[in-house]
Amino acid sequence: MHSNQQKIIEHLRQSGHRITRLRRVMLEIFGRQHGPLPYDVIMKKLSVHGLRPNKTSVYRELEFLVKQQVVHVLEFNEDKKRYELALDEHHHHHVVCQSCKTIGEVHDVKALEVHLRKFEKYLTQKFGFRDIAHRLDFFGTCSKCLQQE
Amino acid sequence: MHSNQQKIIEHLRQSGHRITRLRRVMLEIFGRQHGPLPYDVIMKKLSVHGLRPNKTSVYRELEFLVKQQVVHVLEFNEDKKRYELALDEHHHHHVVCQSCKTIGEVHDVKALEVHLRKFEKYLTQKFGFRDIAHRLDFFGTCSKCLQQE
DNA sequence: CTTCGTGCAAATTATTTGCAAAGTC
DNA sequence: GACTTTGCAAATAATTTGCACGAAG
Repeated sequence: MHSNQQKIIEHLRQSGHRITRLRRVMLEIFGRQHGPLPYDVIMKKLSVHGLRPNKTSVYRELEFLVKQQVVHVLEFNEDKKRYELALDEHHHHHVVCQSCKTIGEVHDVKALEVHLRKFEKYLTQKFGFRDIAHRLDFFGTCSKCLQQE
Repeated sequence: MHSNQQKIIEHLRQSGHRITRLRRVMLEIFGRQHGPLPYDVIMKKLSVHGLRPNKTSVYRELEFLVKQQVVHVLEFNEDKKRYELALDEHHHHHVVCQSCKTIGEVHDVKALEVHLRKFEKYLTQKFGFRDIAHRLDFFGTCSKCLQQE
C-alpha cells in the first residue's frame, strides 16, 4: 500500500511530472483506502494534513490523476463524483445503502469475477471491444436504516 | 401504445396521480426507446411529439417517475443523468464505448445473473440488506473507434 | 372546486476556464 | 530558467426552487 504509492510517484516522475506537496498528499489520502471520496471530503482531509489548496487545484489534480489512470471516477446518483485508486489489486465492488448513503466495499467475489471475465472475453471476441473494464455495484437498504423505519 | 405503458398508467392512476399529456407522452417515449435518455434528448423527442414543455416540468416529471420507481437514473461519467424504464423485464446491462459514447445493451447473460442473485441473497442473509438491486456496466473501446485510431 | 401539475425567472451546485504568479526540477 | 502547477475570480452546465397560474378529477 505504501509501496504502491511509491510506485505511482515513481511512475509519474518518470513520465515527466512533478511531485508537488498537493500531489503527494492526495496520493497519500487515496492510499489509505478510505472508499471512494468526493471533492468535499478530499478537501477536508487535505486540510487535516495542513494543506489549504484552492478548489481549482484539487479539481485539476483529480483530473490529472484520472488522466494518468491512477484514479477512477465513480458516480452513485449523488450529484457529485467520487474518486478512488485505480490499482488492479484494489479491484472491488460497492454496496450502497440508498437511505444513509453508506458505501461498503466487497472484494474477491470469485464466482462473479470469473463470469465477468468470461463475458468480457466474449465482448472482445464477438464484437472487437477492447480495454474492457466493468463496474458492478449493489444498491439497497442496510439493516440499520431498516430498523429506524 | 404498449401494454406495459398501460399498466404503468393504471398503476399511477390508482395511486391517485393524474395522467397529463406530458406524463403520457414521456411514458410513451420511454416505452418505445431502447437505451437510457438524457434530459436534452427527451426534450427533443417531446418536441417531435408536438409538446414544448418548460424544462422545469420535464425535470419534475422525471423526478416524479423516479420516485414512483417507474424509471431509473443512470450515470456514465458524462456530467448528466440518463433515465430509462425500470421494469423488471427490461433488466439489462450496458456496454459503453468510452470513445464515441455509444451505449449498447446486453440482456440475459444467464450465468452472470445467477451469480449476481446468489450474491444478493448473501448480502441479505449475512448483513440484513434489503431491496437489493445491482448495476453492472462494461466500459471499453468499440471496434469502430479502434479502427479510427 | 380543490388538489396536482406547469411555466417562468432566478437560484443553487458541482465543476471548469483564463490568466498571472509561484513552485519544482 | 524552463516548464508545471497553483490561486483567484469569473464562467458554465445541469438541475432545482419559489411562487402564481392553469388543468385534471
